[in-house]
Amino acid sequence: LYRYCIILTPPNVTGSMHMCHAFQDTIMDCHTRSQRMQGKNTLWQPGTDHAGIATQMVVERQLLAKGISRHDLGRDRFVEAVWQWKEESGDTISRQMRRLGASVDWQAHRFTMDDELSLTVRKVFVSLYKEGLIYRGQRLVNWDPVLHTALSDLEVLSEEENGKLWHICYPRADGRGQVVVATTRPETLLGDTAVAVNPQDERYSDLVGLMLELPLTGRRIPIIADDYVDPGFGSGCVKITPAHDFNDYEIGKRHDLPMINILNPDATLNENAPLAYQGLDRFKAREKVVADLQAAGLLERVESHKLMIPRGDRSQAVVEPYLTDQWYVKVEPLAKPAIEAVEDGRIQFVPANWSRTYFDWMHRIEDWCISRQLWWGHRIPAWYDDKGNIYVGMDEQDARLRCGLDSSISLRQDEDVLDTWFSSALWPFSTLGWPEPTARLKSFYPGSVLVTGFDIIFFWVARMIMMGMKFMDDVPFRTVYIHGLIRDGQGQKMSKSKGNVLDPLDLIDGIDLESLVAKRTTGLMQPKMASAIEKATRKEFPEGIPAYGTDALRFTFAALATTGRDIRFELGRVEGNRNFCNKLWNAARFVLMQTEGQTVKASFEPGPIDRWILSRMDRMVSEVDAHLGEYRLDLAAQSLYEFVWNEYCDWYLEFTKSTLQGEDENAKPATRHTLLSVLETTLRCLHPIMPFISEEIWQRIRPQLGIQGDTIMLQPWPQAGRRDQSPDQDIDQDIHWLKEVIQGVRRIRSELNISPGKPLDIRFQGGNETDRERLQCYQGVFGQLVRAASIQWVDDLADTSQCAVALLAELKILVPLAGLIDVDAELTRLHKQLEGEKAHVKTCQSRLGNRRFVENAPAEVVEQERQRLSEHESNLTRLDEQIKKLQSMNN
RNA sequence: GGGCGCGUAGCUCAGCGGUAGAGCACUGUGUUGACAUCGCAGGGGUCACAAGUUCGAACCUUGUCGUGCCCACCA
Repeated sequence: LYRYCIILTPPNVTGSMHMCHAFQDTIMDCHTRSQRMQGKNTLWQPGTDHAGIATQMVVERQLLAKGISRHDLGRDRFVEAVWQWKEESGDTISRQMRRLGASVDWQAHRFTMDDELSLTVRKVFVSLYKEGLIYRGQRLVNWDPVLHTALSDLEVLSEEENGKLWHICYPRADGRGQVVVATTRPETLLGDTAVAVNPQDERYSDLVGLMLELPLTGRRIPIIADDYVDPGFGSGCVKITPAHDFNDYEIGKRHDLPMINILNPDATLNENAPLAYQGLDRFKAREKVVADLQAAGLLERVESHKLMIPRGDRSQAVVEPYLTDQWYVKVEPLAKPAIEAVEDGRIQFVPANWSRTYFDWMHRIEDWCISRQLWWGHRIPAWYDDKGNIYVGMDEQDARLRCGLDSSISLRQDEDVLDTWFSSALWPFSTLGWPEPTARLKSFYPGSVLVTGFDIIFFWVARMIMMGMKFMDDVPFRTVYIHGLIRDGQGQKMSKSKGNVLDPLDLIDGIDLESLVAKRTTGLMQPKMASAIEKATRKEFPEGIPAYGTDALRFTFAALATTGRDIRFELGRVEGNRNFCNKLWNAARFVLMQTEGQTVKASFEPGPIDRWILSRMDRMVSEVDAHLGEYRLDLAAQSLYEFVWNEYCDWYLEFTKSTLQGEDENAKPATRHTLLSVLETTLRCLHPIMPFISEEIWQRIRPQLGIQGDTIMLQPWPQAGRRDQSPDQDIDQDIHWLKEVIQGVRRIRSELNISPGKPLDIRFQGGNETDRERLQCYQGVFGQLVRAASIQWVDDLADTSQCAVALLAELKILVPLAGLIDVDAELTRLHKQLEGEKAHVKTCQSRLGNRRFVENAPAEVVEQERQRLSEHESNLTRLDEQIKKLQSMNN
């Protein structure tokens, strides 16, 4: 595969960048950049979404501030106003993405209402209509009485709220008693057309078929039997309101009941309600119904009751099930291939668990209501004649043509627009020029990976898969990478109303406290929250937010991109990574100081220390590569961080100082070259995560290495295992030894409180041939890093009672401190170590003493354990010896 | 009611079958020509609990407790 494509989740034109965008963009950019460096033809497809309801609400609110409603303007002028607003502020988020370093293909930018994309939408609509996969139907929909539009199931969010359960008496028409029904919505009583009981319920079996007096209405309704009714709940009798409840609607259809719609579009009661209630808001009507029932003695009792209240996700208004004509997509035929694509692995979810969520939903999927009673969006390409016949086409002319209508018949277009997600579902191919067979379409469909949050798996991912399978006959992407949501440090969702929003750009550029407070407290829906928000903000950010820079922010996002769990975002992480950026920068400064104007030899025999860092780097490169391939940016970032800081800076740079400040002129050019080339390779590895700093440093070191090319962005991605030398196991062990020896001396210094500046005499005792060879090889470096005044081997009989000691297997590292040694301090130190060794020996012994362990565990594990034991035993013996010597001194 | 997660160092999180890890915070110390946004050294964890599988469990199984999210028509 030589091509790589990621589609950007198109942000709303209304939007500005929030943390989730920045997080997501970082992930996508990392992959795009690394794939680009791997030589692939990459496309990261950007764009924005017209976001029907959200955008319309924003503009309406602005007009309202000027005292104008959209109805004052009329449809055409209102839509014009939205376009104008879009032109003015629609590219905010694109500008912010540039600041983040997002390497999208800006020339390919699309907007879901571009002419080209609108054409795609109509084409798909017409095509699905022709196939019978789009139809117009009257049924119950979720109706938002504030926005006056239908909503899809997904746009309705239910939450548990405290309500009441009213028990109401319905008298029998024959005057022989009554039944009691329980309801959470007494006002719907006015639209009841039956009462249902369970057919198995013996209490009521005699009553089925009888009529009841429906209170307050003068109507009579039957008692019917239906399995839906749970005899155990309440009285076992359910009032049935087919026009205002989804279950009742189904029952109504089963029993052929009349459907009485008692509501207007704004949820006031209409002419089908008794006169006394007409025009009342539904909640006012509820109060009146209850009061009237009570007055009539028909209210048996009221109890408090928790129930799920459905609200529109935009307006927060309580949604009504409402009987209207709407357009629907018949999804079952579309869902089947979309399910199969995931089942057979053509699409993979990462992490894989999410496929289950996907399947659960896809298997229960219901027809998708796609019409919205809005003005902003893709207007539905359907026309009606005076008799209400429907004509669908690309435009009015096309519709006439298809149906053979001449111009004498007047048509009017459907007033509604399509659900925003309808056009979003086409995004993977609409942006590439479909239905034209463009080169872009051929190259970049299917996309490689979709990076998104789990919150829009249903809204978007599933629908893209369905539409992709339908119109491209292929999956829209091969991998769906689901990331977690960014939350604040306390785990709260970031929201304007909570006042805990962080703006990614404020983390990049910094912001002072007053500006931050102002930003968080202006434009609140609930202005009274302002003081609490201000207080919390001042407490959390007493100094405001410092400028961390883009790369630090990106690195933080990468490091936080673990497997799918939600992310608590803490400034401490950004600060730590800002320091990492700084560390890298300073390391580069060191390298430049050592190499500028100096001989740098490209062809050389690297010394052992150079070979060591090359070997470690090789390992890092292969780790980063593997982790990127598994979408584990967190692990990739960690490998880079550890290599740069803990190996390259902490050890390698320190090692080279000995060579570079030493006498051996011949060794210097090679070391300089290694310094540069390791830095250069590391920069290429870092570049996808930290594009700015890596580029900046790379430009400065490029000349010394004689590298061709204008930018690190297009340099080859580092390959592990490419260099001639095999993995340098021996060198790794050498340097491990060297570090241990150095740390042994440092520990003595630190624990005995010896000034870091004081040169020390170092003595080695015991040890084996390898120890001697190693010391000979690394004596210079060792001496430099521990500040040795002298280094000598002493024989086994030498008096070491005046020495502090560090142990490394058979080797004793001694620091003679004649007369200065604080014997008590040293004894304490040694006893502490002794206890540690004892514990280790005990663990090892008990393990090896277990016959079943020795018999069953793999040989290498047992062998490893034996070695461990002998090492600890040896340490134990030597520590014991040294303690005895010191104690004898003390006496 | 179903589904998916999570409970590991003070905090935020990796690790997911072979001696408990990172960052931040903490302690001691240090301006040795890359870096005090730093160096060096150090403290800190019966890996929620219980039982099981295994030579061996933070890791696998089962259960319990706590916690978060998603889906669902109980009036």
